[in-house]
Amino acid sequence: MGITSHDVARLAGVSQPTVSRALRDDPRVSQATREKVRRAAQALNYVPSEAGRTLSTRSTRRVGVIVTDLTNPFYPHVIAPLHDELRALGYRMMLITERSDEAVAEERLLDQSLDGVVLATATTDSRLPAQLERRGMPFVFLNRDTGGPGDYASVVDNEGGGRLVARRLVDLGHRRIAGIFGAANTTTGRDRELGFRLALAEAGVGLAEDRVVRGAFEYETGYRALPVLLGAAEAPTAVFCGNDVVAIGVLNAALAAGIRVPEDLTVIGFDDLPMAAWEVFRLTTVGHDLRELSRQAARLLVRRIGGEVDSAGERLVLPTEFVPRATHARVS
Amino acid sequence: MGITSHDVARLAGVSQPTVSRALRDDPRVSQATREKVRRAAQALNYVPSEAGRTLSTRSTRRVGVIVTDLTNPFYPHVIAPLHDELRALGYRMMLITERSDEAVAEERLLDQSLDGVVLATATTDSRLPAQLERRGMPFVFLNRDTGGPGDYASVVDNEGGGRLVARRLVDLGHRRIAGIFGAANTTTGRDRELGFRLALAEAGVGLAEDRVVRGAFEYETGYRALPVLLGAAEAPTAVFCGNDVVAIGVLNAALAAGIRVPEDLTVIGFDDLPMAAWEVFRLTTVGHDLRELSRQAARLLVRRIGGEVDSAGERLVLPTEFVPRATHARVS
DNA sequence: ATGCATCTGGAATACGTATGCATTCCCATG
DNA sequence: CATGGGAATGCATACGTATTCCAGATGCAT
Repeated sequence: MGITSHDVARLAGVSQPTVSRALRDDPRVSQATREKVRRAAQALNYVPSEAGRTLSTRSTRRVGVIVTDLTNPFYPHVIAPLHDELRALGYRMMLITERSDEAVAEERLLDQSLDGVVLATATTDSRLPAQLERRGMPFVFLNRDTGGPGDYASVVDNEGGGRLVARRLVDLGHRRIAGIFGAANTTTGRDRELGFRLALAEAGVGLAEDRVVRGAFEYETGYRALPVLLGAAEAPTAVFCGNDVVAIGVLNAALAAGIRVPEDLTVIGFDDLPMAAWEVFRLTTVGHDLRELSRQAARLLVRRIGGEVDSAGERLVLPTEFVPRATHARVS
Repeated sequence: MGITSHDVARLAGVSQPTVSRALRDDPRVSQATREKVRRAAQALNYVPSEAGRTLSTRSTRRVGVIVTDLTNPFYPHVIAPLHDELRALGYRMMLITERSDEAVAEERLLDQSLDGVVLATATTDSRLPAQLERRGMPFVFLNRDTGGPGDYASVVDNEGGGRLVARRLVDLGHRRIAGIFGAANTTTGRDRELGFRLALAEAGVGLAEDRVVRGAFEYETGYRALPVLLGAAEAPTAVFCGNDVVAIGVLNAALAAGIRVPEDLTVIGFDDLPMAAWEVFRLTTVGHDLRELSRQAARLLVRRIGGEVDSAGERLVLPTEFVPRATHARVS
């Protein structure tokens, strides 16, 4: 069924190795033979077998991307540019969406079918990075990392972003402030909360524990958290959400509960997804360059695969900016 | 670096073929050796090389999924279940997002690195299916197909869905009706429009050409189309959108333009994405089982790879249902 | 004791490509 | 004219696994 380099060799009247060399532009093959081989390959519609090449070169030109939940609107916006950048660098992307089963993920990662891995949904307590390290599989963190010093990671200045929001809320006169943060075992959850808390503390504003919720970076988290926060003795006047998806959950819950945004409640997100700009939300949020985040991760991984990388780890941090829209207001 | 079956064989004191047999539960190896090999493999953390296996068996247990734009909210909802079902069937998923370059896609599809392909964004004028057919690469259409008789496809009853909407709009008293349909070179665009038109005609209601827009299944299509439709001599009282993403664009545009939904305008979508149920939209739409759509496609492809399939093509059609929410109303 | 079936495992090889090494040929140089 | 050297290509083999074929061992029946 498949055309092999032997078939091409036969047609071109040369040996199989010469076909391989000719098509790979090896300088040791003459111009005449090169073109003869090219024509034969063309005529047969020859495409080199990936498995043969892989076995011979021990490199697959394939990279795995691990994501837990693709239906979370955040990930497509990181996967799409990642795919494109990897492609430009000569690699293919293998999407792996595992919800939990680390053992399975591990096995699939270690069968030599990938040159490297992008971890997009790492948690600080995950054992996977150590496993990969031990087996010598190059990998980088994208968006989230473990916070360790030896990480190779492309991340956002989460702490700085949290600070931005805290200062803005204080400036707007908010004092009864709430937070719906991401899971504590993610650096995105942890560091955004950290920066937010630190900047609040610097301004002398407290964050009452009954105004703090933590949960997965999902719509449901925000949707369910708002009623809880509103049920407290004194309702908050502002809520900082771990990311845009959570904030959008809050906005929907507010609509359901008859809470006016921003008159009754200021809502702030994080990430500035395209969706945040939709007319129905006009979400005030913290922005950063998602495309560049992904591109950096791709380039870092490829450099690590090539071995051209600082052995002490390398963390690329993108800046954040406050993106004011229509869900924040001065406290009345 | 990598542990091979030879290493395991050495440690277990058997030959390499025996390792292969033992780990694959070949009945010709005794219980005792099987366990000896198992222990050795365990001790060395052996994972069979995918490339070696592929080269030997000429099957990759890998399937490609072709999608144009992952950031379109529709696709993650089809890709996620597809991934899971393929996984359950013992296949891995290779995501390929090509915007245009068919030649490239073709080459990447024919290097024997995939056992089959799912086409999720086919157009009726695409040459890719013919190429795949010619090279003997098994493939199935998901959601969209080419409409040809020999297709293997998992689709939705688009025509029926369009009819449902038309009848309901007529029942609600609408007479000035508009449509923002999908691209004419997609069966989803074409057949939904067809069913809609047919049922309108049966009810004796016309669809004026200046109330028809066609475009990609994207947010922007709906967002830009609404002002155009409203600019006509007589504004429509209802608009049927090619899918939910387009409808959401319309809802946002309506908000921006100060049009009240459903008081001033009825808006109907198609697909019933989770997002359609969000409080800010409460979109009335046409629902179908997206998970099952994907699962069927996966199973059909695997059957086709295995050769256990009707050679005349096979089209699995899922039913649709009207999902009433808050964006439709009786005409006033 | 011999023959035959059965069970178990090893030797050899195929899969398709890439590459180190050997070979051939030609030309230039002494 | 002989020799050295470089250019071009072929030969042999490696990569890791699966499979076909064959050999040895065992047990049972005759």
